[in-house]
Amino acid sequence: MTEHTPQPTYNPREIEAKWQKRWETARAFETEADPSKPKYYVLEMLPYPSGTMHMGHMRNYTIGDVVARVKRMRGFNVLHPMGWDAFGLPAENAAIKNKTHPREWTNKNIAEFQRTLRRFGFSFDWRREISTCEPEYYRWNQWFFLRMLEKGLAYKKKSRVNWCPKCCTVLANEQVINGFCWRHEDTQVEVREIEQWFLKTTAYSEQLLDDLKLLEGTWPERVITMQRNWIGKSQGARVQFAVSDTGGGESIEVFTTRIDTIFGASAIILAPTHPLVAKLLRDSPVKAEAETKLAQIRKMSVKAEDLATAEKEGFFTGRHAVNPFNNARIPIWVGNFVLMEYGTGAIMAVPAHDERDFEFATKYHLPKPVVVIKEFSPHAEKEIAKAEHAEKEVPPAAPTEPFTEYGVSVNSGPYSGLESAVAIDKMAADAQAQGFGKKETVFRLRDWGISRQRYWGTPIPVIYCEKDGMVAVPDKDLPVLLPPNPKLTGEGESPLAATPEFVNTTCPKCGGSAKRETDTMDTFVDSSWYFYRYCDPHNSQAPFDSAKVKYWFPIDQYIGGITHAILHLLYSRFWCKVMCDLGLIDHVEPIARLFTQGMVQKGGVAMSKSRGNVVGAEEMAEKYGADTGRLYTLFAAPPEKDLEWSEESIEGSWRFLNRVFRLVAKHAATVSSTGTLACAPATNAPQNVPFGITSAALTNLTAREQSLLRKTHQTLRRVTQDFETRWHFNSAIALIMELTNEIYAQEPLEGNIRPEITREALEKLTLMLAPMTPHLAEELWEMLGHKEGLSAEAWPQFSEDLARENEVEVVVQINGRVRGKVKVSAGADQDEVVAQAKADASIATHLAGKQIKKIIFVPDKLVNLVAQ
RNA sequence: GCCCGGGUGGCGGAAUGGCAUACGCGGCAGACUUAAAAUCUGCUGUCCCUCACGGGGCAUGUGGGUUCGACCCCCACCCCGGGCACCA
Repeated sequence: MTEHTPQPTYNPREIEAKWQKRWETARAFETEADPSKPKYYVLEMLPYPSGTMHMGHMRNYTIGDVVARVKRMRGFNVLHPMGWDAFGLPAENAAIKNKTHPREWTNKNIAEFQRTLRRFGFSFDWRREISTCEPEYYRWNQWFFLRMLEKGLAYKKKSRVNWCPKCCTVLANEQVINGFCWRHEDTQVEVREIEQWFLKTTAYSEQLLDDLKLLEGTWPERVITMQRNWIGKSQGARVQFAVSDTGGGESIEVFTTRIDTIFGASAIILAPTHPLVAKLLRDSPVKAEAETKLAQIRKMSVKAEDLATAEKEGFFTGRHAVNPFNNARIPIWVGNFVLMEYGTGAIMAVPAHDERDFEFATKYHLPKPVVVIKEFSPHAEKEIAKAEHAEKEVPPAAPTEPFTEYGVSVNSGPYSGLESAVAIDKMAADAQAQGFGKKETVFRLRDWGISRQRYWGTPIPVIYCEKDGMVAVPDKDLPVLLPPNPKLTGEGESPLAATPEFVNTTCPKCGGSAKRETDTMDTFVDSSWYFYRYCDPHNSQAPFDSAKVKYWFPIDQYIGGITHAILHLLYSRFWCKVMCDLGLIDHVEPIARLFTQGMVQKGGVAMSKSRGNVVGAEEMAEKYGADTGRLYTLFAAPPEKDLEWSEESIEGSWRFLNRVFRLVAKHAATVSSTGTLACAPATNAPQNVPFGITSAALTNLTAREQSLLRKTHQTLRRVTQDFETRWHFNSAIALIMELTNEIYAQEPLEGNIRPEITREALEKLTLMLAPMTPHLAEELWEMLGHKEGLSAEAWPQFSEDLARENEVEVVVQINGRVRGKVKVSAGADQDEVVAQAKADASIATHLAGKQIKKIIFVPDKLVNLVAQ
């Protein structure tokens, strides 16, 4: 180099601040619904603002931001908003600990989170920011609640709930992990009976299940599977067994998916909490011992309920029931493995055809009659066919293991000889006809308990009046505000109940004194519809304007962790269906495409504050700059896989960006001052001449020029594919690195590569980096002489002509082993390639004394000579 | 137990039927420098033959199979990670 002026050096801190400011001034990412433009709604799951942000958080937003920026460059009107899941327990706990207000703690965290996100240059439309703890937001939670109350979708019932003694609140079933609290891994959950508010998710069981079909192909398969299992549809039948020896005319209803095995039932087993148990025991001959055993089981069941390994325990009630199909008298038992919450809380035990029943029967020496076999043995077939029934097929010996598959019924009266599926249909129909049963579908899914006995959540808008009973708060009185100064102790009754100025109110109907509901809502309510609010965040008349939602929805791309695969996404889908029925929207699924990114780990475990293995986002930005952090999280692993953070590897990303910066800085002057740069629009360009370059600039290319131009467009072609269809950001970056290496390999460029071509290479390089390292790309773009910022720039198109190789290397295999390579012109036919291959000395050696029996030819790639 | 994902150099990973190990990290050697840092260049799976130039064999968890050709497709198994787990 001849010049003596010092080259500028890459200073991310300066560059990043500069461009963030410009984007803000230019309102570069603000967006409005505009039906004349194609829209794209990309969203990352909203964060719970607690602690400080680490690179695990940033990975999520980086992926989303790349998508948002690529789509913008592709001409879409992009909605990319951000907000805060701001209600929740930690704020309240922190408030108790620090004697502050939850709002204070929350707002402080939000401010910090926001600063970090801004520092990473994510292209959010900040005007649309929402915070779920603000009355402007949570009043609409209340509004939705009232609509559901009107439709009977919100109701109150006394129910057994999980109670965490540390949280002092009710936990949802799904917040209980193997009997322990999801937040306090060492705290065992207790069972209590409390009046609770529920949302009727079960009203949509069928729809929630069916519509999963609409998501196939665009949602990860495992998320769909998890939801399907969670909803847990079972088709079966209810059957009533009359109790034969109490004289009270009671009957027990069981649920079974295998009514075809009913002739093999050797007992009825009730859940320990089944309401009939007490009645059965009242005058039972075995009353004393049974009650002792029941007490034992009840005591144990709370603890053992969630332990799958618990041994089956049970006892005989001393009573019997009659099988309606064959009038057999079978004993009624109580078993700890029968769940009151599922089905009817009672089962018929068919030991020969159910693993659990088998285990139970073995322990308590109940008979195991076989009533289904795999198939008739071939030699017996004739006999069976003419036999009236298949009774004699089965040996009387007790089975050694249960046969749980479908097969053929035997020893089943008129149903013997039928295939299981047929028998199930027929027997259910007969049961219905005779009035002791019917077909029934049962779901595992339960209603969503939303009551929380906590302060920092949405107050449930209901008032209790002595005269009028429960009264809904009228819409005009919304929002029901949280009292500003609660007494937060973390103990005893809920904070709202302890705040008289909140509790005591007047009845909206009669004006008399009344009391408010003191439960607040589960925070999953907030996150079930927040993405609708982004479309119209400041609407004070309605949760949103339906026209705006109609434009933006569904969400084109939702990005988040797999941890929300069930609850958040299921509740969101439920909310959508309710809103659809309310006539607020006209789509049935809110999220068209879902992507679940991998975790960021350090030392093999997920980054988390409690583990102390976090890499702080601020420190990252401070040390290397946001662009390096963004690039590294994209480069180190494919987005769906877990990423192991390495302090050493990140240096590579940092070095690469420096390398690009130096390259552009070195040639910026030459390139940007070249007035001859042709930027003819593609439409005016003559054929075979790529856009952006005039034919004059393309004549008489030297081999080096041609090769650089070719590499540039080959890279562009593959990077475009990686961005658009595969989301392989890591390999896209590898390709961009290769291009950079190639440009360096052509140094010195001056005098060897004409400026138009240098410019072409450097500009395309910059544009390809733009979605990933936007600050650096803007800076480079400016250095290259552009006055307009990159945010207005379109994604570049590649030219097939320029990307095409005119000479290719074809691999020559002999019997499938690589033995050499030949250079031929692109598109050379088989004869030509084979001729060249034979001419190669080393290949000739391998072919010596052999006869070519077959030739496999893949144009421009490979020829395989099969020789003997 | 059941379901899903994964197993490729010293490390992160690339290649979805056609040159395995791209790209990056680390390592080694060299250039520049008084020196260091930074930067640049080259080498870097493994074994064997060769002074060398070269050449050959073997390698994508294991064992089989399909194919002219397999990291890729099929079958069986092992290991790791995650989810579900008495749902009748």
